[in-house]
Amino acid sequence: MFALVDCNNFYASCEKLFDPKLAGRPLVVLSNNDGCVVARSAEAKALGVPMGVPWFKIQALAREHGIVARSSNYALYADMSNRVVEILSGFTPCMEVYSIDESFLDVRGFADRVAHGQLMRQRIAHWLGLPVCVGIAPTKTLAKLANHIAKKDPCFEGVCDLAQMAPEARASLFAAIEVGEVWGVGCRTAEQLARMNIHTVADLAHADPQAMRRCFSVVLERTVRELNGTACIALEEMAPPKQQIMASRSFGQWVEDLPTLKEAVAAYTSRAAEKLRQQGCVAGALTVMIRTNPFKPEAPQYQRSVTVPLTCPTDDTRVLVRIATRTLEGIFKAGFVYQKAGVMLSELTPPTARQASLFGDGEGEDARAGPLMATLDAINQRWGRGTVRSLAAGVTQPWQMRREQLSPAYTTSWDDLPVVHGG
DNA sequence: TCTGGGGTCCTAGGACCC
DNA sequence: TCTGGGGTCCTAGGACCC
Repeated sequence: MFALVDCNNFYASCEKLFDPKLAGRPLVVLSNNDGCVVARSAEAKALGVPMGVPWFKIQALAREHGIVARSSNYALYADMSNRVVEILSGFTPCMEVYSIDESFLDVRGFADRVAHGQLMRQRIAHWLGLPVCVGIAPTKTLAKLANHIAKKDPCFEGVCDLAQMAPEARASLFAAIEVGEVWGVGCRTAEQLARMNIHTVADLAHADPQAMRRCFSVVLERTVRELNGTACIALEEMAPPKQQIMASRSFGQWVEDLPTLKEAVAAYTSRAAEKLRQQGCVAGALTVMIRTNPFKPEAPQYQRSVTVPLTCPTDDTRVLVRIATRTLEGIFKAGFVYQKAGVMLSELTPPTARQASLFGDGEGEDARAGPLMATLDAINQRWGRGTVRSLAAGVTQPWQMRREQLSPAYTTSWDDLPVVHGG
């Protein structure tokens, strides 16, 4: 038996927590570079602001209704997310942190599941001020669906347990929900299903699992079985190590020249290397990607990525930056306006499994590199990201992303601590 | 002026092995 | 008349998730 606890409008709710002026107002949170809407308050949803719409496209609507926008503040959201997880882990140690705003809990053996769900909601509301909903069911796919129902239908008061619902009641709910709401059914699959006359959750639940496997894949077969109460997807209490690590950004202002592009690539490489060391791995391959703006088809388009194997797998920022910038030189073409660059590290292995170079020419065999990188990470952990960094990443960094509506780091920086005025 | 970032899994097809 | 059987690995592309 699973419970899925999902925060409502998570990013928007975090912003509202610390800014009383936002209460009751339509609020959207923007993606990096203040590009698209990635979260909406209930008021913004009510105005019909679609998920993922570019912010500049809804300026008229925003002015008309006084929609407030905030830049993404991941320091704040990550910290609030950790607090939610801490509260939930007080209910059971058997849980999977599925995303920044969702966790699956193993609630087998809970005497009164709905009462426990209500207690979770109350505690998170009382201790943090964040609203959550709880969906309970014998499979993860059904728990996701139960959560969706708890969010949409106020009569559930935020907690829906499908396992204790009368079969007829469940059937009529399933017949009223579009198949695209099911976890694992995206818009492409929903389109194809519609052509097969499968439109609702009930339709999909009644489909033949074997046929779904033939027409789609084993993934959809599992979904059908899960909808019928057969658990095919287990709780993953331990997150498996990442197989690849990416760092990529759109630029705050477009970049045309190689030296500036090199700075950005060096910065992204440094960030990826940090994440790599956090996981305790070394990388065996590095990919550099650059591209122009695909939304401006009238401008000359160019995009290229290239992957280079590393003779000796490493986590040394200096080595990785050297290789990344050298790789960039090989794919850079003048005469284009670049919009985005990225670096990916792959073939990740624990350093103990490191294969030495047959020819003894491998980079990253510097015995002092380990302690040096550990010191670098410790300093940046203590004094803030980028306190000590590769000069290759530049000083003024004109390509840095735009974040014009950034809220303070209320909970993670002493300087940004909220001030309460009395009287 | 202006459109995110970071991941995973599955499948098909080709190359290659003995 | 007429050319096997059983595998692995890699890559690209597609779909999905938040």
